[in-house]
Amino acid sequence: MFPKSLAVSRNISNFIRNLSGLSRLCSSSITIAESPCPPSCDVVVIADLIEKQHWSKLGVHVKDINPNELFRQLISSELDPDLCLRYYTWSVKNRNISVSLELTFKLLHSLAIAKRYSKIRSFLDGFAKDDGSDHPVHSILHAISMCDNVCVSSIIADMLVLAYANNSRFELALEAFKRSGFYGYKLSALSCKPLMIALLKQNRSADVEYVYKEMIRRKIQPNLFTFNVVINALCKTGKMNKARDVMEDMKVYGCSPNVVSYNTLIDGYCKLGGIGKMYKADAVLKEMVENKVSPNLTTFNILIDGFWKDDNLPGSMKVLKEMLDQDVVPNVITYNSLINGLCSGGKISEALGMHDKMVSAGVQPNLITYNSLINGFCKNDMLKEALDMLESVKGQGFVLTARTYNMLIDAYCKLGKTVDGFALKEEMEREGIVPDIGTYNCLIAGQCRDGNVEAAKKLFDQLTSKGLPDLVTYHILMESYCSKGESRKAAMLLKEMSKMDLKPRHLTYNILMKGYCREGNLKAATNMRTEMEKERRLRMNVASYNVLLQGYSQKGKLEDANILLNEMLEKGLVPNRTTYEIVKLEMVDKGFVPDVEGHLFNVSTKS
DNA sequence: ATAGGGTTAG
Repeated sequence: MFPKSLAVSRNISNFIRNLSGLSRLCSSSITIAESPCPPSCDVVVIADLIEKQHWSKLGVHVKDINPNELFRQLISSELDPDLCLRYYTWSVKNRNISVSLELTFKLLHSLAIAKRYSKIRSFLDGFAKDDGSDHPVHSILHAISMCDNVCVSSIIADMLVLAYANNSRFELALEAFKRSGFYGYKLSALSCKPLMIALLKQNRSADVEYVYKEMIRRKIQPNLFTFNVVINALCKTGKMNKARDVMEDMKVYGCSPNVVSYNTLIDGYCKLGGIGKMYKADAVLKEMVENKVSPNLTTFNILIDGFWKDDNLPGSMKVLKEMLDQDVVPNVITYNSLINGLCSGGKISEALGMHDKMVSAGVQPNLITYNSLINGFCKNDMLKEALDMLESVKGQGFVLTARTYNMLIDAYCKLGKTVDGFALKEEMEREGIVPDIGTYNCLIAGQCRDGNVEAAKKLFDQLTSKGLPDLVTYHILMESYCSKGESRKAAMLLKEMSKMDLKPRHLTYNILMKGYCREGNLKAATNMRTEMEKERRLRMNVASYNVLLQGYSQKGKLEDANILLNEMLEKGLVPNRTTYEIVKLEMVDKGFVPDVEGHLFNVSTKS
């Protein structure tokens, strides 16, 4: 206890030495308020009261002193910054004062000099949380810059970025990061990491890349984590070459790529479009093995999923064999992926076999496993089996969701048994499962297929009052109107959907353009194109060109079609099989050879 | 810091 009281008395004597300002303040308040000034011994008591946390007594002693001025004096004195902070917290809470940013950060600076970092951290944490008295980031950085010790300012700016990122205020974190650069503050990878992770989660890959480049420019050494986050951001946006460059950068900075780095890269290739992507994914696998990094469960799962989605089920099976050979144990993700692959390839009995295999391997199937199997049955004309499985899943005590029922309702509707679809919807409601928009979409699509657009529209209108319809609902109805030669009615829905705050997509406009083309109304179709292009985010894509191309060539306007074709190629758009078929069927077969024939044929024969 | 999955429109 002795050393502690010694520290207290030292605090207080420092404090008294700096009191001249405060007594001046007090004497001036005498002349105005004509109330007795607290004698300086009272002020010694103030410091003592803060130290001892006798707040109610303190309240009495300082009630005639301007709290902001007292705070200013406390900061300027050499009083222990911890005590200043205590006074600050108390007076903000109990005396409702608002301290200027400049003074606040002066306090944080003295805390930083005293190395009270955790105190600063929790202070800034509260600061970042507080959305009532938000200060603009530029003002905060200005306040930070009032201290001439750049190191101390850097530390505080760094903690500010971290505090914002930890409190989900990513916009502010990014702004603080940017502005710190203008002031030349050196931040740490510790704060950059949560910022980058947050930006990645919001799919803001370009911003992740920006932060990374800034780190390099500002000579902030990235660590393995931050490198992997950047690689992930680049892979997600298909910038595989840039991702590989970052892998090379890592080595320069003395970091070796680990399993996560390689897995991320492999996944990037798997999710890339185009030919030969799995070949590249496989090459990365070989590369990682060469670099003595062993593939793990995640690696194999990524590859299994990648192969069957690339229409290469045997590839998936080979990976399965490979992982078993290496004694890597498949988990529920592995089996679900395989079951999905088998079902999508129509191999239902093999999928069931895989289910048995997982059970005997001691891996518990989950609801997704069963939904995949039910979906497999539904899509392969095995409704009876699907219904049986539904019952068995119910019997196992799984809590079903609307999704399970939606697949079955859709199967009924596609068999032309829309009535049974509605009956199943009622059954699910009796079981306490609320139909979602997917349920209604299946039913509405069913009614449309039955040629009963009126009934579909009626159901749609009921949903509209509840704000339920989504983009898919609108697309189903639009398609239906268009196929009946009522494209104008479909176009009316376009206006309605914007009122419902739904943003049209390429597909939306393509449906409408296709409708008008089918009616031979090329002018209306072209107007639709103009409408679409008014929205800057929607440029003509290959599908849009295909629609118009088909419209023009079917009307025998082959020159116009050719102009369109050239336009699309000039934009660097790659024609697909549909493009090829239209050109072949409508143009080449009718004796018209497009200018771009050679190019077109070269590209399309590959896919 | 990396992997998965189910419905409806195309």
